[in-house]
Amino acid sequence: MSNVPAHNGVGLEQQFAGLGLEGRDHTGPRGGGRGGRGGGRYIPPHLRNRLDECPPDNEEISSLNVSGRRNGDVQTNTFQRRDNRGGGAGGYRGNDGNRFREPDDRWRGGRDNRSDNRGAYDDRSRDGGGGGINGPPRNNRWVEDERDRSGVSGSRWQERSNQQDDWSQPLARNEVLEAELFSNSGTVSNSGINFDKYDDIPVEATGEDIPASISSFADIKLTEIIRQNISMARYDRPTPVQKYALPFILSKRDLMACAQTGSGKTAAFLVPILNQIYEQGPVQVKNNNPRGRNKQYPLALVLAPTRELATQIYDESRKFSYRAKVRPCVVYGGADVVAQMRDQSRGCHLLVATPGRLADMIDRGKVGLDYVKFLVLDEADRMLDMGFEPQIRRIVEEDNMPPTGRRQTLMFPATFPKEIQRLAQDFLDNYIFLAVGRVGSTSENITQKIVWVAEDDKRSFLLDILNAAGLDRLSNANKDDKLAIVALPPQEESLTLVFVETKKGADALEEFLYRHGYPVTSIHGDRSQREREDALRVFRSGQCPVLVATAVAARGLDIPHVKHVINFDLPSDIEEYVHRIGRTGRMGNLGLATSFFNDKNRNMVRDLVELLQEAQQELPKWLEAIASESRWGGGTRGRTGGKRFGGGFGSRDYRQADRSKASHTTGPARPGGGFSNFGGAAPHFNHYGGYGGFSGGNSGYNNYNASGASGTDWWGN
DNA sequence: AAAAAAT
Repeated sequence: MSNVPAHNGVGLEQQFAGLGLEGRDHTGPRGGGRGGRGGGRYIPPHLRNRLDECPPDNEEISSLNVSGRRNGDVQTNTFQRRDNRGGGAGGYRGNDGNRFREPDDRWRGGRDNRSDNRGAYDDRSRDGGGGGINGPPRNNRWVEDERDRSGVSGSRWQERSNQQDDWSQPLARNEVLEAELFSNSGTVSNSGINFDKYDDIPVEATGEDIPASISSFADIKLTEIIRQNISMARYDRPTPVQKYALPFILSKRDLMACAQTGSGKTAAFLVPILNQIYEQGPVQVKNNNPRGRNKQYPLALVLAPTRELATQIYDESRKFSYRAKVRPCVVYGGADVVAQMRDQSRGCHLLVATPGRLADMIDRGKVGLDYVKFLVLDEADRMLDMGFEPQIRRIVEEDNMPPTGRRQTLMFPATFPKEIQRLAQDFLDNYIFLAVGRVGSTSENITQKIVWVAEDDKRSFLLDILNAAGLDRLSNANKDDKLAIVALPPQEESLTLVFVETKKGADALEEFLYRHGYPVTSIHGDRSQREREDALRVFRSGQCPVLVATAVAARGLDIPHVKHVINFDLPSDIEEYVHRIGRTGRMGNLGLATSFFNDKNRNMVRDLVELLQEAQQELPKWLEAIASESRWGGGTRGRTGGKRFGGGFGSRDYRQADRSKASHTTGPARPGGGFSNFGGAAPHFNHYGGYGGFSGGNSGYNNYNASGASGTDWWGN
């Protein structure tokens, strides 16, 4: 217990002190400094305390660009971008347009169009209508950016007006951009959301001095920008994870939150982080790298395991930074690094990245982490699974990022294995542990069906299912006419996601379905980034309501309206299964998951049966029989040595928690399940030890990868 | 033996 209460007595005031305002006393533990909550006109802290902020002579304020003065090269680039977008016909804008019109591309993911067009994609998504369609890209933010830069270039800090320093006031509206960012919000987020189910989701917070949770967004003081963007995104009510994480993060605590992506997690960290940045205003950046042109120093860094997830988080961040001077950026591999750097040079306050590309950017001297005050590791457990730990540690520990305690660090894993606990030990300071039950996945939101299908029958069985779904497809007469397929109406209400185990299998199955006239596309890791994005887009939009996917799409992706997940091939471990079926039943909607089971899948039968029972799903007799048969042969339960969940908890704990409806309080471990398995984890006391009950013996759910006694794994071993 | 991720 390293913290006395006084330690926790610092509220927002300390945040601001931490944000480059060293050497100034705050006015007492919980004094007048609570972010202007006291009443009267809201004054952002950085303006209330202007006198304290005067930068030393050798520093200049650079909200957007450290080098401040933009050199000729960059300006040339800038103008090229504008021309391209305005002109429409030439440059990547033209390609972009073509891509949408080209029928083959449109529904098959544009596989033939190889040129890397991430730049084009960026232009479109970022500035939206600002440019391409209606002439010059007069994005208001852009205009503001220029003004900021001119303020910077003189290095005369005092001349900057309050107006310019104040990031808490919204910029003028931009209706085109607004439409782009928020047009989908209403229909998508509100249709069929089961908020009653939401309220049932158990949540538990553990740690010292836990701030009160909220029940409405109105319960916390948020800047006007955030409030308006929340309402435009139609986030009427906070989700469970938001109810807790928002006040925690706003009160400057480190956080370990075990929650799924569909739980509203992304907004749960973006809202409070961006809000703090808006309140804080520009940060003074020491120009310690005069030769590094356009080096950017983001204030917030979000790391995500996959490119698609990074893109998704970035898209969300654009909503919450609409009308703000704060500019989000995203970088990831597989896309044009030059285009990404160019985009960054326009300013980068919140950076979303996959680890590899970020490390690359750091090496190139284009990104500095010296001023990162908010660090988020999204899907942290998966990043470790994927072997990112060295890169994460390199980024966090070996590159000038403010150390633990001087930045705010938030980790969002889905599970809490030992590796994550170790990382928490190193990265987090006096953190709050937040456990949120699954929103969908194993809950009753998803109907899980297991059917016995022999390997040879899988395809025809799949066709039966798709036929029953009533999808529009091409007649035999024109099934080879790709143009005709484009004419199919979007069927966004009945998206079907088909998982296979191998990339080859994905290709083959897509081809098979295509030959049968289905509007299908596919995604896997051997596709170019462009193809992956296109596939996801046409799937989301309903243009291709059937998507064949490998594990690349299993986790984190939030695609509304996935009605049906089909495990054409069951995965070999239950965790993967849980993630896959979690693509449906998002945000409280109902979903269906059908899995083809045969001899190849015996290895996971017991975990599967157990999961079905705990989720109160129908359990086929034959499956039960196989399970008990396999138990007879001697199983893997109780063996030690599980790597991924050693000592910690696996998904089982969530499943238990789902049903136990643990109280929303902190407390000592309670025997008998529920969140005592989290709570008992007592992250502050016991990082390395097991939690008792789940670390060994017959209760050891540690060994997900072990194969069953009589079965083989998917590969036939 | 699969998949993911920087080139």
